[in-house]
Amino acid sequence: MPHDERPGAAGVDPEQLWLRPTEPRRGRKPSFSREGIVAAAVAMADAEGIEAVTMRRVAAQVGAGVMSLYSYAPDKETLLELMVDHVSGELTAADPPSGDWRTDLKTIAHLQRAHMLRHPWLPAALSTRRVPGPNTLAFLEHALAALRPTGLDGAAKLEVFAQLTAFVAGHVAHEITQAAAARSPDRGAAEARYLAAVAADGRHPELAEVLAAPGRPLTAEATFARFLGRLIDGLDAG
Amino acid sequence: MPHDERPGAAGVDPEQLWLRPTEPRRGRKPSFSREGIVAAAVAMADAEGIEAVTMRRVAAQVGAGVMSLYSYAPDKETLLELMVDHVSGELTAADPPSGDWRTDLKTIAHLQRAHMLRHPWLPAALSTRRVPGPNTLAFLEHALAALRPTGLDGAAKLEVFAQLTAFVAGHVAHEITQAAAARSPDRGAAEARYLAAVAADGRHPELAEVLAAPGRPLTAEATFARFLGRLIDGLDAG
DNA sequence: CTCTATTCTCGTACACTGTACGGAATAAAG
DNA sequence: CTTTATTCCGTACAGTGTACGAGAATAGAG
Repeated sequence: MPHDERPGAAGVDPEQLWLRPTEPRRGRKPSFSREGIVAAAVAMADAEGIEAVTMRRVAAQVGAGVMSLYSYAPDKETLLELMVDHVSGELTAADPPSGDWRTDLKTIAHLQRAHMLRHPWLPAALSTRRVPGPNTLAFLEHALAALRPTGLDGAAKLEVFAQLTAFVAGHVAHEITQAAAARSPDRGAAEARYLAAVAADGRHPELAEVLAAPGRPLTAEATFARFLGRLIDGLDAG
Repeated sequence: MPHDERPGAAGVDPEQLWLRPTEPRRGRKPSFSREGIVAAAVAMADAEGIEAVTMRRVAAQVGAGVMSLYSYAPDKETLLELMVDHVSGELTAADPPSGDWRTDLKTIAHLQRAHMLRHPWLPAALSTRRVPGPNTLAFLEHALAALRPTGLDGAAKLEVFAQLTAFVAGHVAHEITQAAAARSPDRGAAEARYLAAVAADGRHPELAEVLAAPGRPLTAEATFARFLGRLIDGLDAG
């Protein structure tokens, strides 16, 4: 599968990247696989965060020399795109649309949330992704099928899907930082003291009130479901 | 204003970062200012993208040695936090709430959208930010005031604000990549060919239909307003 | 078989990154 | 003055992505 890319202006040529299965009939056989390399990178990102993923470490994990990776992806940014599409493969095992697009969309969103919680580097990676790979497209196909009963036109369906994904990514990103803050008591306490100090300056009465009477805290799951419901139920209003 | 931080576990101590105005009464006087350094970094990020912002370049821009920056921010990640809060200062010049929380919220969202379009690195930066600085808190105060008529409790108001911000960030991120693709015709054409090829494989009928009949393309502004309306109008349903 | 074209592998090298260290410069306090 | 605190910044270092090119492996042509 390895194949060098053209030095195109900026970004990666999707045709070169995603199409063409196995062309080269001559020459040395590949010792590794794109699949294995990308899977190793994903495992590292899941376990240690995206910033722990370096070309050297991925190569070592796979048992390759560093520069060998460049036969499978033209640069690191492309490797990241491959990672995003790779994990999207987990999303394809979804039931066919039921016909009730509202519940189908909610199911899709819940799938995405679980997916992003499993791969916490995803929300940030999604905000700079370029071209959808095959797994991403398969999931998009699924979402479009679920949206068929709405009667929306093509552009509108794509927008709905993009917005839904962005919504989930935003929520999960928030959820992750909340969870991280809750896990380290020092951190949370320091932040609470800081906010209390700000609220005490008299120029933030609303903030002070919120801190004084925060209300009962809901689970992240419940909050997600509530906002999701509002977003989706609002979709046919306009 | 320069002050060294403690080597705390992870992240930055918000009390050390944001509080305390001018304490040091002894020692050499600062030749630069946090304000100026952060402003230079923001200008660079706006003009050349966030990845163009390096400590060396910022220092050169300001006329300082590289290591001098570390008297004003303990590390680069903190500098980024300072940048986020710095630009949030542009948001504070908003009218007081009108009492109609729906239109107030829409106004806020439109402010945020314009803000993020002006600083395209913001959406990505927001998904990993930690502690709100004074400007961010001022804007939050404004949003909380707008939400007062809803009668929601504190935690719910915070959630609404977080979700609204995430929504805008997601939309703008999408908008920016769309605009970038449209600006370079090679890129857009290659992507279109790629998608057409995928749609032609017969296993993506919904995608094929969308590509064949995309519907009339709306302006980004109109799409934003439409989704925003749906989101906000749905807020009192649940 | 040999020859040649093609492809993959990867050691070395380079420019560039964030930042630890420590000494020199400066300013106030004792 | 000396002492202490603070800022400035040159140097150095470990770590990054990746360009280059020499060598190894494979397939077809003769």
